[in-house]
Amino acid sequence: MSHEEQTDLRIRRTHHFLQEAMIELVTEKGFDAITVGDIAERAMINRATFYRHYQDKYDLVAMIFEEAANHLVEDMKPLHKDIDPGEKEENLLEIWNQFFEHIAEHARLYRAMLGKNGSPWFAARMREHIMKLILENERRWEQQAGPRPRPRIDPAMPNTLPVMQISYVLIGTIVWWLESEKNYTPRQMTTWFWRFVFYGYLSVRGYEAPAQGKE
Amino acid sequence: MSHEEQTDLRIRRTHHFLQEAMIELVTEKGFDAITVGDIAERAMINRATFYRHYQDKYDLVAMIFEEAANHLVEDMKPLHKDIDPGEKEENLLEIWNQFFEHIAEHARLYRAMLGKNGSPWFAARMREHIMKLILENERRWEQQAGPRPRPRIDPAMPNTLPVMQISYVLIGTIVWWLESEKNYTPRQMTTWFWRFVFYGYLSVRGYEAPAQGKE
DNA sequence: TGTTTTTTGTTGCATATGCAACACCGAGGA
DNA sequence: TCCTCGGTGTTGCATATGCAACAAAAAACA
Repeated sequence: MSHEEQTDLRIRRTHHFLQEAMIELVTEKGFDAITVGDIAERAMINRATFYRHYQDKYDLVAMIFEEAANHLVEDMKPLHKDIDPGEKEENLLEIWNQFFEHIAEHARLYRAMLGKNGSPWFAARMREHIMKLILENERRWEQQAGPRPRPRIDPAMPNTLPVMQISYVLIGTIVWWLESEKNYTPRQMTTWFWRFVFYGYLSVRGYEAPAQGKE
Repeated sequence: MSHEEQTDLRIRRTHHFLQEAMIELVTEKGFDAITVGDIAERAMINRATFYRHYQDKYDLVAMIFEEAANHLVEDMKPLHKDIDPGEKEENLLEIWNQFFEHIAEHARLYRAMLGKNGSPWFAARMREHIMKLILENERRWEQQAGPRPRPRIDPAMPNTLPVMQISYVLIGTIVWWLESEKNYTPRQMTTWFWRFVFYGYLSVRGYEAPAQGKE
C-alpha cells in the first residue's frame, strides 16, 4: 500500500537527496531560513523538480515525517507478536527500548527536526503520532488481557490527558538526549524515561504499582 | 577547454556520485574486488548509465585522477604568480605546503586510492604527474632566474632520476600521513618532507646548500 | 573437465529531470 | 511612491537516465 515501494530509481534518488538536504540545512541554518532554492541546490536537484514532488518545504517535512513514522511502526511491529500480557512492565520496557533504538538510528533526523531550529510542525505531528501509538498499544493490551475492570481514580479526567503528558515528556527526553554530549545508550534512556513516567502514569491509569526491580 | 564545465546538472550529479561510490568502495573492500554493479548500486545509478559515462572501473579511476590533478594545479597556480627567484628555499617551502594542503583537502580520495587496497595505476599516474610538476617548476625557475651555469656533480646522471626519487618519497610520505592516527598539519608534513629531501636533492642538483634556519 | 553463476557490455523504449523563461508576490530602499 | 530584488510556482521542450532483456565473457564450483 505504501506509495514508496518499488518506484523508479530516479524518484527514490531525488526523494532521498531532497530529504537529506533538508535535514542538513535545518541543522545548519534553521528551518525558517531555508528556501526551496537552497534545498534544491544542496541536493543537486533542479528547483523545478522539487515542485514535481512536493508542494513546498512544509510538504517536504511532512513527507519526511511520514517516512520516519512508517519506519517507526515497522521497527515496533515484531515486538507486538510475542507479548505476554502477564508481564506488563517487562514488555513495556522492551517496547520503549525499541522506540529509543529507533530514535538512535535516525538521530540526525530527529536532532534536526526537534531541535530549537527545527520544525514545530514536525514536533507537534510527532507528539500526535506517539499518542496514537500509546493508545493503540493500550487497546491491544486490554483486548489480550480481557476487559477486566479498571479502577478509575478520577472518572472526570479525560482519557487522553496523561497520554498527552507522556508525549511531551518523551519529546523533551529525546531532545535532551540527542543534544547531550555524552551519547547515552538507548537502554539507559529507556530506564530513565521509564523511572520518571512510571508511577505517575500507571497510578493515574489505576494500575497497581509493581515493585521497582530489574536493573 | 575542460570538458567538465557547465554541463547538465544530471551529468555532474552522476559523475559525482559514481566517483564518491568508487572512493567509498575502495576503502571498504579494495579496488580489485569492486564490480561495476557495486558502484552503480552504491551511487544509486543504473548500471547502464555507468557505461554511458565510463568504459569500466579503470576508466572511472582515470577520470577521478584527472579531476584531482586538475584541482591540484588549480590550487598551485596562484603561488606561481608572486615568486621571488631570490628566495629559493622559502618559495619552495610555500609550494610544497600548498601541495600538502591540497592533499589534506582531498584526504579521503588519496587515502583510498594510494592505500594498500587502492589502485596501483592511480599511484603510478600520480607519481608521473608529480614529476611533471616538479620539472615544470624547475624550468620556470631557471627562466626567471636567468640561465646561470649550474655545477653538475655527475654529468652522467639522467636529469629525471632525482625527480623520480622525490616522487616516491612523496607518495610514501602521503600514505603514511593519511593513515596515521595523529593527523598532523600540512605544515608539519611540509617541514618533515622537506628536511628529508632537502640536502640530497639540492646537492645532487648542484645548488649550494643554504643554512638550515627557519622554524 | 563441464556446469552454473556472476559480471560485463549493449540495446530500444519509457520517463524523470534539467533548463530557460515566465508571471507573481512581498519586502525593503531610493 | 516607485522600484528593484529575491523567492515562489509553473510551463514546453530537450535530454539524461531507468528499465528490462539480451549475448558473451569470466569466475566460481563440483
